[in-house]
Amino acid sequence: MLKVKEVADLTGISVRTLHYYDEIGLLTPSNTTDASYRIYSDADLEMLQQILFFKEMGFPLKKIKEIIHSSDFDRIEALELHRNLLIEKRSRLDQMVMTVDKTIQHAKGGTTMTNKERFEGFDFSQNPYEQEAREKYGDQAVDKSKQNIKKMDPEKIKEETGTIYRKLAKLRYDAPDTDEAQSTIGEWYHFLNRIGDYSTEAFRGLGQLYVDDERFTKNIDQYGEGLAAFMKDAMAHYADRNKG
Amino acid sequence: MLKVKEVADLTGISVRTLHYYDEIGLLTPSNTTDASYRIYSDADLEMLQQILFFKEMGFPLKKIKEIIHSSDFDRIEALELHRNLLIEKRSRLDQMVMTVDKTIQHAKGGTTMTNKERFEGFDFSQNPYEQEAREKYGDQAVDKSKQNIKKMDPEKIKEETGTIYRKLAKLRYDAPDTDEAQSTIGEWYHFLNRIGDYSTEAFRGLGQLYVDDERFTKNIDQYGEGLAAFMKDAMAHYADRNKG
DNA sequence: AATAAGCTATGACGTAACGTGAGAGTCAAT
DNA sequence: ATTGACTCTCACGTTACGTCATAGCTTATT
Repeated sequence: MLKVKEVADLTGISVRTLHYYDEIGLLTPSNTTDASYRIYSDADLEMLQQILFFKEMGFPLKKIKEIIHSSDFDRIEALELHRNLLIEKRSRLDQMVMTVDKTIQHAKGGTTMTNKERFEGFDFSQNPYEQEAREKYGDQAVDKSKQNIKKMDPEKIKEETGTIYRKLAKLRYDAPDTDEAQSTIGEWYHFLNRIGDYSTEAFRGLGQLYVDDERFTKNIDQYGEGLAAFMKDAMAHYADRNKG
Repeated sequence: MLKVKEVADLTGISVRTLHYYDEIGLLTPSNTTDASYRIYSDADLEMLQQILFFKEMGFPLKKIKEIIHSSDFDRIEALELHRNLLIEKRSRLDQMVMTVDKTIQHAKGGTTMTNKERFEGFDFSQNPYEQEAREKYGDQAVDKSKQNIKKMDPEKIKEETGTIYRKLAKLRYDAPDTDEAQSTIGEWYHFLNRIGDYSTEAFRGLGQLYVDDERFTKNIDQYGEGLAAFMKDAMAHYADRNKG
């Protein structure tokens, strides 16, 4: 049973951090004294290890809290995930070493190097480890869609969606590969990419979903009978013509 | 020559980050258009690589700025430092893997584990890489002493120093190993450890310095002739009795 | 020339994760 | 009782952007 300084000394994090973690409900000590001193048990320390690990991997505290407090959380599984992620991070470091070596050679005049090569392994676009943890602890597709929706006013999304759907509904009796159909489906593609991140292949797959999942079909066909099927075809054509 | 989106796409950092880096003078693009668009050259990208690397290693931006803008900065040397630090980080990861493995075994009931062992390799007390970079780019001892002094009001330091010195001056004609002398020299020891980090051996060494360096002697003996010599002896006795 | 889409800029507020200091209480040794 | 180390809560500050608003710029198309 340890007090804050002892835990801080043991782990290297600050007393303030422990206070903060308690405050946000991330790590609440099992016990407190009559004087309100925080008393950390062995189990608390075990949990802290998990927290510090996820933190080391770049996870925001809010997300860490969700993970460790979920009913699905299993400590041994988490430890095994940690291990996998550590190995992965190590691979990343290997790649970074290679990039640095290449840069050194380039700097010494030995080789040429593209800008792309210069940043190999230095990919900061997103936390690469979160992907894997998400597969384990959350529904990635659901998370992603929720997040993307948030980026834009729901009213606006609905409005633009409706506009494009109505345009397409007028064209649905034509062939899906006419210029007009393709132009409008292109609008849909670009609109989606303003709120998300879709490759043309993902776009094609989404079109397929419109007909495979009856909730999509039902929703889309409100704008016109058969619209979902039409869009699926138009989207497939679009993807064919715009591979990228 | 790239504009902000191109650089952002290439590196995975945000346009906002590039703006911010420009704003704080960390990375200012070599050129701008008439419309004030930022134009990044190859050299700018090279510098950005350095920045992102130091950032990956956990350095605050302010420190990164100091490093790369110093007249001592040599890109090839920096790249070689990067490499060394990457290898070191990799070793840390190896250690973390071992700790996780050990924890897994413990969790499965196979072995016992101390709290200390639980956090092996998870040392977050300070950025371990900064130490090495500091040796290369800055005077660590000077930095440390400046930092420690800053933790306390100079007036307060002077006052407490004076108080303790006057106490000791009254005892200087006694033997340096009396209870009273040792108690007061203990105050001095504890006071020093509030503004710094001294082992008893360092304490002993400091006492020796009081007599070896005439500036110390002169300063201390203002409180009483022979005080420096007395303190040296008392400090040596203290160190002997309080090995730790 | 006008338009549209994508990109650019600056300004400014908000967020996450603490760091820091103040003031007061607690604990254990002397 | 005193002292030094530790504890608490409160609250403001810092760092490093994220986000949004507003307005201008660029390029391709009509």
